[in-house]
Amino acid sequence: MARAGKPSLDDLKTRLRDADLRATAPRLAVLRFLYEAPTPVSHAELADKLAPEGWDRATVYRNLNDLTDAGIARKTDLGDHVWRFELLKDTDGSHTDAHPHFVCDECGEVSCLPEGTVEIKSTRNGPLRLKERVSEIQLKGRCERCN
Amino acid sequence: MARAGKPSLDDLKTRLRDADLRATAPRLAVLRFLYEAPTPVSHAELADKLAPEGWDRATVYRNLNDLTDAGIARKTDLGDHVWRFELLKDTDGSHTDAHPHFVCDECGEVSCLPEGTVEIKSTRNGPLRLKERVSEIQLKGRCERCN
DNA sequence: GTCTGAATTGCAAATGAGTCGCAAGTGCAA
DNA sequence: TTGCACTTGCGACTCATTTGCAATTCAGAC
Repeated sequence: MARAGKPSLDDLKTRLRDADLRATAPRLAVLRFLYEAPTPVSHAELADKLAPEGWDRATVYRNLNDLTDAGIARKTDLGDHVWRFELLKDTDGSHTDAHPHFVCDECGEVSCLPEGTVEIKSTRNGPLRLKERVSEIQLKGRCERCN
Repeated sequence: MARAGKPSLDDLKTRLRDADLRATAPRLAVLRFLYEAPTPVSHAELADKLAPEGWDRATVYRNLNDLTDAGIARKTDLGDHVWRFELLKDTDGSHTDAHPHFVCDECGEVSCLPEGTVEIKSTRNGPLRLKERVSEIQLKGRCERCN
């Protein structure tokens, strides 16, 4: 997904503080990683990349959950039984949101599809139509490579 | 989803044998349960219901996986990090397939949506269009009750 | 700039879903 | 009816995630 340039350290700190989270080193490392990831990232990937920098797995976990609770990131299971984390759109709209995800059954690759790729037919049951109640769309199948 | 009447014990046995699985008591119990479940069932739900009948958790698990491997059932993670199993359409078409699933973020309830509720816009990338590569569609959000 | 309380971290231990090994039991084809 | 491969039950085990807690580090107040 498009990205509005690499955020500065101050940008990251601000984003954390705005969410009432302290800007600690491991937290910043996690946040930076999420900013730079093109698709949702699993805890394992994150921990593996961050371990060399000396951050504890439990700390990475807690931070991921903190970011999720604070509404900065979102935690999903894309159908392969692995939690993945993805940054949510921030105030200046530089991050995307609401796009469908596609997970390959074969290789496990996760990709983001453009918004609008999937249309939900309105059904008139209940006060809110289905479309308005949906917060996330996930498709599974074979990616082009594995086709 | 619609069901073509309660299957007889012999129906169940036949379905297993056709798949080269022995018709053992716990296997039949699991299969019957899946037939009667209106939506995908988690292992825990199944084990809890079948435990009183004396079936072991591990056995239930293995059977669920056997049925999946045999193509009788399908195993999915609907986004909440819980494996759920669902019967696939059998030869006489009495079971459904290919319908989207909706999982409530709030209460965790899983429901099946009618086929056609979700439309995938064709994108012209690759030899097969996206639509043709998708095997499953999952929506998440608030169910009507939790709305 | 220093201080202080509260938020965080790191480590180790706990938890829990799901899996595996193996001896005993059972379905089914001959 | 019989033999054997398939299954079961049970306990042990794995591995991702969580938790407890003492030590450390932020960030606002002085």
